Amino acid sequence: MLLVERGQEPYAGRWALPGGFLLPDESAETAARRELAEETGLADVSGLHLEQLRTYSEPGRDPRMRVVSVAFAALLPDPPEPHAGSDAAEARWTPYDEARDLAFDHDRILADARDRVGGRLEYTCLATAFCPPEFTLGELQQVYETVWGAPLDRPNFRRKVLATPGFVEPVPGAARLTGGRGKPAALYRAGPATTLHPPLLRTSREGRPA
Amino acid sequence: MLLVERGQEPYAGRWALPGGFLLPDESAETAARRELAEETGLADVSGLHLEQLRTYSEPGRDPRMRVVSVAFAALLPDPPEPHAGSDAAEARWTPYDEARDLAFDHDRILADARDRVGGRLEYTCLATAFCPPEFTLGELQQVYETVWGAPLDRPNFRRKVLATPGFVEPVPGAARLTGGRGKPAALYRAGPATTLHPPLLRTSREGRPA
DNA sequence: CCCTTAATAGTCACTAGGACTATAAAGAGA
DNA sequence: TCTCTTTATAGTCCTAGTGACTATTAAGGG
Repeated sequence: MLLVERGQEPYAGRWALPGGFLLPDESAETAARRELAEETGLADVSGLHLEQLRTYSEPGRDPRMRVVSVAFAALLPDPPEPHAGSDAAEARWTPYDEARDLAFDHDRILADARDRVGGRLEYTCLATAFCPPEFTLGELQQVYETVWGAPLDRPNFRRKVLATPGFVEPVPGAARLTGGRGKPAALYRAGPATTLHPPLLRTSREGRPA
Repeated sequence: MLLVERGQEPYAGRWALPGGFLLPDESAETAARRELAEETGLADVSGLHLEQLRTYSEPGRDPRMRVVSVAFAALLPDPPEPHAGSDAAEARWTPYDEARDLAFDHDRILADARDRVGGRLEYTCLATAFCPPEFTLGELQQVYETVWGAPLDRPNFRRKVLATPGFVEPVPGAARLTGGRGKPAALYRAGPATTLHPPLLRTSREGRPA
């Protein structure tokens, strides 16, 4: 999770999700992409998947004034070192489990985000957006295991992924990733499919329903 | 679909989704519920399921000024006759397929709504929100068939629904709905479950992906 | 008194997938 | 150099879920 340390009141010194205000002539999507580029320093964020989560509009969620926030999730593999924005003291990547006690209602937003992304991993090919352009099935599986917080059986995962047409396709030339510890893994890239049929379901879905 | 005929420019005379503006101290959910009560004349909308869909913020989507809309879907069985609001010439219920050429970007919003609700029928017990407090499995099946636009096999649907713990529970006293044409159907009510495991999947999902 | 309609019960076979074992191919360490 | 460990890959077995059926029951209509 990309978090920024707030430099000003309210919640000065507390960590928060990065964000900003809409400019007069941009959509929320455009603004989110702009803020993402600013915080990460990434030159090209145009190809990144940006997913609108939901809108938070409860009065009083910002003690200063009425603020309506449209939350987005962006998924980037191998993220670069972040750059703190203007009103932030610092910015850094934090594991999900350590991102606690955030400013405003950002704990709630973060939990919703994980929920949503975890759910979309089941029914869409979203997981490849977390991977570099060429990846091994082990890396893809780690995406699922990280977001879902549960281990998966490797042979079954492999069978399922390869049996889904268009999910992944092998890199031509029988390319393999060497340098690891075990047998070199074959390299794949994202296929043309966007949805998974049938879905790749978590066996036991604990946690927040509906 | 509850549509209102616009009485003023822009799009005067065109049908549109009902909506309104946030009051200074209410959340989008509260505002949506208030607008729903105004348009439908329903006294108690507190128990209705209201689902936030997404937020539309493209500049220029309203020619008058910058408007950001948070779209919600409410599901009501046996809806009452609507009452046109202040700025609407008329209000009426319209089948989904006849709700075309709406004002603003409301065609898009409506399509997104159907998509979202159709998807949630697969994984949640949302369908019971479309039914009266006591309903037959045939009525529940019609919800799925209407939203998905495809017929379902009745015995299989029945088996699936009854095999899902907490989805529906029989009304005590072996109550049945008589007065129909065939064999009287047993009455059920919504159970405590909110999610379906495993999901009730559409066999062929055509249409808009991801 | 049939005939139609709709609900309900049950069968059969196929498939996806969970659990598991076995093999292959690399690096690490003795 | 020869294990040993690690990881990828291949394959097996079995069961729950479900699509496609057929059969039966119980109402109303002509």
